[in-house]
Amino acid sequence: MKKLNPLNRSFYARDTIQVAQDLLGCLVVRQWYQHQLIAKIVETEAYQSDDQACHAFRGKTISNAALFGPVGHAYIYFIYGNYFCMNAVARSDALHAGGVLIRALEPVEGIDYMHVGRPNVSITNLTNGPGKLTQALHITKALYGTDLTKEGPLFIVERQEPLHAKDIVQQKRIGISKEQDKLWRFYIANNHFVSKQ
DNA sequence: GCAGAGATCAGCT
DNA sequence: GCTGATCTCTGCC
Repeated sequence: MKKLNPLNRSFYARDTIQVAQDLLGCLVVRQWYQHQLIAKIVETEAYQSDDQACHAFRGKTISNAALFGPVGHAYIYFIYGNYFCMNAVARSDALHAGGVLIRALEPVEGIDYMHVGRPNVSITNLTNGPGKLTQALHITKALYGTDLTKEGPLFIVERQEPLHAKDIVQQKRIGISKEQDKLWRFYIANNHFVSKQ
């Protein structure tokens, strides 16, 4: 495997929707108790501050402060009483807040340690949903605000192989009741680990 | 294989 | 009190 170079800050300082597409195929690296858990991003969604479905739409609060903070950091939130979801903060200068939700991953390395977080499931059910992948990678609020551009407990590295535009599918976002018409969900075509087709 | 409901809590109204 | 960027289990086909 090539060297794992973290994506730099300028990658995230661009239009949120563009970053959501460019994150497809990149690798999430989680350092967990001396182990390295690696998974490829296969599905994302874009959220930005002028969008009613975005947590930051109603303004800055304690819990969503990371969305307004420096780009390239992790915004992690707790939902439905049980689950965490992970975003990468990304936006151009024109926006006050924005982030890319990581919706699904393809397990690459350290799969045995992912099963520790999610026992008794098949590999295709390990990381094919936003709440599932945080369990498999042991992502909790303790990682809120983590800098994703530096090697540490959680970071994202560049693509190891090229991804062509024709392999990116654009669709409506999932699980929201507002702004349902926006086509801000992206996933890799024909990938087995996407949450839903 | 698919649809429906329950779990469970932080934050806002 | 209700809603939510979800998942799992149960019951039925």
